[in-house]
Amino acid sequence: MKKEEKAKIDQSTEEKIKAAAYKLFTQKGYAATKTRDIAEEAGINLALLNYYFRSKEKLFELIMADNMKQFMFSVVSITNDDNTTYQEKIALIAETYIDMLIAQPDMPIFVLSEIRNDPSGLIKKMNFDDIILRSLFIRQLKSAVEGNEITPVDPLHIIMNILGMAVFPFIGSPVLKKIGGMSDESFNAMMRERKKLIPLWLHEMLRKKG
Amino acid sequence: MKKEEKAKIDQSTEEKIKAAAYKLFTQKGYAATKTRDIAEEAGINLALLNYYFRSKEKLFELIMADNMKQFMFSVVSITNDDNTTYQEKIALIAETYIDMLIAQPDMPIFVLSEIRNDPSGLIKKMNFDDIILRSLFIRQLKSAVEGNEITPVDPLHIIMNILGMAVFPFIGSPVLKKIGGMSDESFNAMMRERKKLIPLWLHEMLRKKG
DNA sequence: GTCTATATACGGATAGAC
DNA sequence: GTCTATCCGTATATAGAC
Repeated sequence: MKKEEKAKIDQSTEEKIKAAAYKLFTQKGYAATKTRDIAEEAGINLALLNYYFRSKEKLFELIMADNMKQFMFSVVSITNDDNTTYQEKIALIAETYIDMLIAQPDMPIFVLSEIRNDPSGLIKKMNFDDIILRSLFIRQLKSAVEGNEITPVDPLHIIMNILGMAVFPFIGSPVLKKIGGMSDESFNAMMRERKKLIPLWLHEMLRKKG
Repeated sequence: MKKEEKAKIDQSTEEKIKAAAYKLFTQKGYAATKTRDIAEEAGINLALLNYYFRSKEKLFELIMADNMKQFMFSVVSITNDDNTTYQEKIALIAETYIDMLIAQPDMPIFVLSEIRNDPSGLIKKMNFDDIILRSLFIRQLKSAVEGNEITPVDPLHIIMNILGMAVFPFIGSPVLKKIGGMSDESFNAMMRERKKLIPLWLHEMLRKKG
């Protein structure tokens, strides 16, 4: 028996359903995922899904919240760490995201494509503005600008660049793999390279010019 | 009567259906879009959809192909232009993409999230490798590396960076707007800023050090 | 070409036995 | 808690009148 199957048996039924739902929702999105598929993937009966979670939608909201939490808040501890400079924070954000996304490459496209339809107004409810824009990271960036250490730029541009360079390759991976003729493993190797490169690139971008 | 409505009337039925399908598929994805919604949006009868396009799937493939074409191939003419340097090409790619995405912000997440399930193996069929990696743009980049003009780097990293910086903000726009407390218009203004900034940033990244 | 009415299948959810 | 059988709404697609 494979390890994977054994692990599945060791889980409680509820956990098996959650794991299956996580996998399928994240891979295919809400509308394209059928409750029957989840049941089959979990190796359980369809009726049990409703027994444990009442409805497809309830189950989805649970999974979605989990994903959002990981995707958005894994960086909060980094951006507010008193013991690191903004440069170190940039490196840590890139590393953390890339490591996370190598393990769960479908997460960002899932989160961002489900968000676009604003199913239950999830984003509106959260206060990213406070969490990000008032973070120590942003304050450190601003004070570096004021102290004439780096070239003046809207911190939002920097955030877009870090996320764009770290997250976008995973969203576009099918196309990028095709372009580069890369296997999954060589793609991942390239992403690991980027953990080192992104901080360097950001450093060059922010460098005070002549 | 509004211009928009008049334009709708002036279109043939087939065009109305295609326009409605384009809008809804791109906004909500294949599985979440109902043929009834398309019919209603087009202001026609449901039966006509099948009369003209035989099935939801056929209609989808048509729209998808259109989107792919725009999303991927609008840059081909730029990347093979004999009369521009690689620096000018970078600027043109950023400008072209950002202009396109301001007009059609849902396009990339639609294309990339539908691609992920590899519905009919669309990407596998296209030869991006030839189109991109053998483009003049890439050859110009490589020869600049060999000529010791810029810092050595895999051209794929550069492609990821250009696309990441230009395209990702649109994919993440709901979250980014929330973070920055931006309206649609101020978001677009920021994207227009990026048309100028991205080439500058790329220039700094590629700059020969030490 | 365009409509109404309908066939057919599918997917979410529940009833009820064990 | 877990299963089988089934209900019922919804979605795609078509038949057939006009």
